[in-house]
Order: sequence, then structure tokens, then C-alpha cells
Amino acid sequence: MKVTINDVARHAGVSIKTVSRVMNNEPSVRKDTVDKVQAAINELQYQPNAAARNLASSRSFSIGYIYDNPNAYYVIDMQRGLLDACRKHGYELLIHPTNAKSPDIVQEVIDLVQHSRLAGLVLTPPFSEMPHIAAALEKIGVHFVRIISGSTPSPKLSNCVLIDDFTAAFKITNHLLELGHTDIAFLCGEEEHSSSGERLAGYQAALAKRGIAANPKFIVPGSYSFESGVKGATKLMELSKKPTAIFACNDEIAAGALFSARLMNIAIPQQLAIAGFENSPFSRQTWPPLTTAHQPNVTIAQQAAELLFRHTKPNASKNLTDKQPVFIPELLVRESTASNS
Amino acid sequence: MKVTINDVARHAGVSIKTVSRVMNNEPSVRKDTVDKVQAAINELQYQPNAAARNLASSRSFSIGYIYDNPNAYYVIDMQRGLLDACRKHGYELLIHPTNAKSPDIVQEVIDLVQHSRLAGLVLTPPFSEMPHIAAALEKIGVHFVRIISGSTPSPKLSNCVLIDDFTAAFKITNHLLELGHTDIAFLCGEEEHSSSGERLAGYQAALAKRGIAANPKFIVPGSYSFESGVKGATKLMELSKKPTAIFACNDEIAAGALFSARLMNIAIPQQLAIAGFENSPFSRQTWPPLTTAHQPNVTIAQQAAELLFRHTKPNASKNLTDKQPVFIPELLVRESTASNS
DNA sequence: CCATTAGTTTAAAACGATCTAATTGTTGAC
DNA sequence: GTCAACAATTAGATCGTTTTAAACTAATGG
Repeated sequence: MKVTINDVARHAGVSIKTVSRVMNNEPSVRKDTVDKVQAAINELQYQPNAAARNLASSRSFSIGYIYDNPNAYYVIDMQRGLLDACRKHGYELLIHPTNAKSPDIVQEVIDLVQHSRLAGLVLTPPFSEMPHIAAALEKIGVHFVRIISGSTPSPKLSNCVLIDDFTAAFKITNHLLELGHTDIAFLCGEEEHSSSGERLAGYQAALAKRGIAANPKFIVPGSYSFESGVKGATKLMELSKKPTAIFACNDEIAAGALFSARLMNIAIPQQLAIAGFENSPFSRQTWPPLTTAHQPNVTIAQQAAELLFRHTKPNASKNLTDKQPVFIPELLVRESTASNS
Repeated sequence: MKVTINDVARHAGVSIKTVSRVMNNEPSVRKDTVDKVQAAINELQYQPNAAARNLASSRSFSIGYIYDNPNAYYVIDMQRGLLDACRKHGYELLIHPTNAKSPDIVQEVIDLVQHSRLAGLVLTPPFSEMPHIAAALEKIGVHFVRIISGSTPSPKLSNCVLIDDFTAAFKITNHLLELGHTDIAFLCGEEEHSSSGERLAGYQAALAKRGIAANPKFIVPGSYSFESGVKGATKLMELSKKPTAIFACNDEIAAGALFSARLMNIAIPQQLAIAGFENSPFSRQTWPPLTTAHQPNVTIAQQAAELLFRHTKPNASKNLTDKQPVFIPELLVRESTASNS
């Protein structure tokens, strides 16, 4: 029933250590020996015992995913992508939802890593943007990969997967401009999230390129929530000079704006165009469906995990150029935006 | 830095095995010895090494959660509740999203359990309703807990957490009846999910109690999806005799019905009342917000895990009466339902 | 007061891998 | 042909627990 490394060794006529070498693709094993061992492994259907490996090597074959994101869709997509990569590499995923604003969050993360002896960690906003967490992880020598907003790879961001929110926001804003809108408002997310800043910058750049002066009243601070969208849109539509289009920092805010417009009897998109960001499943189900930018979260998560494994696995071919993947969310035009007639 | 069980033993002046006994609260340790050991553990801040424990006892301290649920909110809530319980008991959670319709799903589950040496498993629909999975798990002797639809505890459902969808659906239907509606339609979820059947039964019971004959055309088969809601509501409103209210099997279907009503220019709730089920976050954000039934998923998950641990832990006090928890989702009235004027 | 028994405690053997250090093979240079 | 240098292999120690089986106590009964 239970096949141990010992059985494999005997079956292949080599020592235990040699089998171990093959399992961890360590060097110093002749090609034909490798084949012999592989054959024995296949024949006996040998599956290494994770616990024994962990104990002996004092490292676990699992990576952690820490999150504090109210957006369930995002988290599920991330998990999916990470798990895909984990299965491929024979790792396991430890999920750890927590409160990013907790005062001893750094200690909590360190405890988690040390207690579970994690091989690595994947960080998404807001954790990926907390310098003290990155510093602490570096100090205790744990590999980690961050998924963050950014457009240009740089050596300082060596272990990052970048999402080019700037360019995507530029494209969305441009789409609104091309429809004839010039009075375009922007509903911000949390200031702490750099994605909000990047998207704002993209919006501003697009306006600037057309020579449109930014109206400071059109930029409304807020948070990544439905309620914030309701409030923000209400505030905008009470201005003497109203915008004809709203670019919301994410779909939830956009949904809130939609809700608010309905309360005020404003026709979408005839009187007001609204665009979101993220392509959440519900962005297709609002009325009218939201124009948005699609972020391939599952793929992003996969790449992040792959990047992590490249650092984590001791004997993987590290000479692969360690380029930083950059994802540009793509524009999805739906009914919530139309020309400014 | 690293404190082993050996250190504790020496510090307390007892043998390693005695410390082990205390750690796993096994019998045959005198009270004062226990105290002595506990003191040493606290003083040295001893934390047992999970890998070594797993290896030696050939069981892991983690439970699995298998799911195939397109509803991200539900899954996240479940994870949250399960993790809460796991942390409390020093266990870890292994998540395993998969495809319930895969032909070799049983083998996949068994492989997962055996490979990860899981201490137990939590099953939600549709897995909790697949008899061959339960049978297979029983055969290999793995503890598991199912979360299923049902109102009456029975010995056959010994390791279950019940959700009384029947009563909740009865209450929602009753709410619609009290508003004066008599022509109430029902949009079903997947037939395979017993929750859909239970809710339908609750709906029918409520009508029957008022002596209202069920109109078979008002019961529309479908699935737990937005699209199904769109189609179902469209079909209903094309009938010569239209319903004045729709009870959708979950919020997604209800959102679809809402969407469809908008397409057909039907005023909600004036011309048509719509109710959902589940209290998904977005049920508050539709226009108008949805009347629904609230399911405390986090709590349900916690209880499920607690139930599992009661069976799993070898030396826990098992004499606690093993009652089956029953949750009744509660009615939440919002703007999508109003009186039939 | 010894024999019996049940209750505690212990030293040492697993558990199934990795890692260390010593051994054996092979190659190329002089 | 010998030796150095390096590659390939191995036996055995090791990781930190649990488990086994034996040894030691303390209480009970005849």
C-alpha cells in the first residue's frame, strides 16, 4: 500500500540518497541512473511523504497567500491562479485572511511564515504596498512576490508582478473622450492603494494629452466601495457645472454611481456615461452593463506563483531571465458609456 | 531560538513522552505533572513542530474544504468560518476548488484526502449531496461534515449541518402573500441542488396554506445564475396571465429578473415584486434593493468545522450531545417587494 | 507483608524523508 | 602508470515528534 523511498531504492538497485537526488533534481546523478530511478518511481507509483520531507528539510512545500480584500471575486480568482501553479509544482497553498490595519500585522505575518515554515508568500494590495512588511520578510529571509500597480519594471521591484493601471485608465478615459465627453469626473479609491493613484494619473494624462484642463472639483476622493460611489456621484451631480461622464476607480464604485444616478433620475448613458474598472462579474449585470477594464486575475496570480517558485526551488534553472511580467488591463466597452449627445 | 519537546521535558523534569501526553491531552498523567509541564511549555513558549507531528502520528492537522461554487461570496464566507474554527483548534485549512461534474471526482477526492492525509473534510453543495462521495469517504474512514438543506434532524444525517430552506422560503412566500400577492411565480435553481427543491416546497406549502392553487406555469425551472433569472422572468412576463410577484431561488436569479424587468420596462416593485434568497452583498446594491433571506454562512461554516473537530480529535470529550445544528435563514425586507396595489 | 493490579512514567524504536561525510569510479595531465 | 581532481554513489546520522513496550510506583486485598 504505502511505498517509501526505500522501496524505490531497492527496486532500482541504488541507494536511498540517490533516489532523493532524483526526486529533488539535484546534480551529480548520471543520466541512466536517473532513468532507472524514474522508472522505479513510476512503476511503484511512489509518492513522497510531505511530512517527512518537511521535517527532514525543515522547509514546507507550501506557499502563503495573505489577503484583506473585501472583494470576494478578486480573492477567489487569486486563489484559483495560485492553486493552479501550486498543483503544477507540487506545492500547497495556505490562505490567510487578516486585517491589514491591525497594529501588529508585521508580527502576525512573521509568525505565520515561521510557524508554518512557508516556502514563500504572495502579497496583493494592500500588503504588497507596505514597505515594512517587505522589509520584515527580507530580514527573516523568506521569498515573496508582490502584485502591485506599476507600468515600468525596475530593479527595485525585482520580485513583482506589475499591473499597468496607468495605461488602462488612460485607455478608458480616452474612450470617453472619443465619445465626445470633455467634462469627465473621476471617483477615487482609497488613497493608500497605489492602484487608485495610478488610475488617477492615467486619467489625468489622457485629459492633458487632449489639452483639457483638469477641473479639481471633478476629482472626488473616496474608497473602493459601493457606498463611496453613491456618495461621490451624488456630490458630482449637485455641482453647478455637472460632468457628462464619470470614470470610477473600480466597478463597485461605478455600481454605486449607477445606483445614485437612478435615485436622481439621471438616464445612463444618455445624460451621464459611467465607466468602471476590474470587470467584476457583476459589471455585466448592472443596468446598464458597465464599460470597464478587464484584469486577468487568474493569470496574474499564476505568474506571481511561478515567479515565486523560481526563487523558491533550490535547483530550478535560475538562468531564465527573471523578467517582471506587466499586465495591461484591456478596455471592455458596454452600454453604460455612449456618446455625449 | 527553536524549542523542542526535549527542552520542555528537561525543564519540567519529566520524560518526553509525558510532555507528549500533556500536549495531546491523553489520560494517565497526574494533575500536578500536567501543571508542571504546562508551566514549562508556557515558560519556554514551546510550539510543537507540525511536520514532526504529522510524520510520527501519520495524520495531518489540517482539514479540507472542497468546493465548486460559482458564488464567490459564499465560498469566501465559508473559508472565513472554517478558518476561524481551524485557528482556534490549531488546525490548518486546505482548500480545493474542483469540478463537481468531473467523471472521476470521487477518485480525486480520495486522492486528495490520502495524499494530504487530511484529518477531515467539509462538504458543501453539490458535494454534500452526492451519496457516492459520502460512501467513498466512509469506506476509507475519513471524518467529514456535510452542509445541506433540510429542516428535520435525523440519525441518517448525523454528521450534517442543516439549513432550513423550507421554512425560510415559506416565510418569504408568506411575506409576499401578506402584501396581497396571489399570483406568485417561482424561479428554480438547479434541480440537482436540494436547496432548490426545499425552497420550492416551502413556497408551495405557503401557497397551499392559504388555499391558493399552484399555477404550474408559475414554476420555472432554471439554474442559480443571473442569465437564468433573465430568461425565467422574461418567459413569465410573456404569459397571458402574468404573476404580480416573483420569488427567485437566489439573489443572482433575482438580479437577473430585475434586469429583465428593466428591459421590459416593468416597474419594480409597483408592477412586479421580486424577492431573492441568500443576502449576497450585491442584493443591497441592486435597484431596487432586494428582499431576501439571510444565511449566516460564516457561522454555519464555523459550526460545521466544530462538529468535524469533535469527531476528529481523538481525546476530546465526546460525550457532548452531538446535536445537529439547524439554521433558519431570516427574512430581510427591502424595496424590491411592496404591496400589490 | 507479599501479590496483584491499575495507574504513571520512562528509554528507545519508529515515522520517511534529507544531509553529511566517507567511499568508490572516471577522467586527464604529466 | 600514477596521481590529482572531480563526479557519482553510499551508509548512517538526523529532523522532532509519537508509539511501543517495559519499568516503576502506589494502592488494594488476602
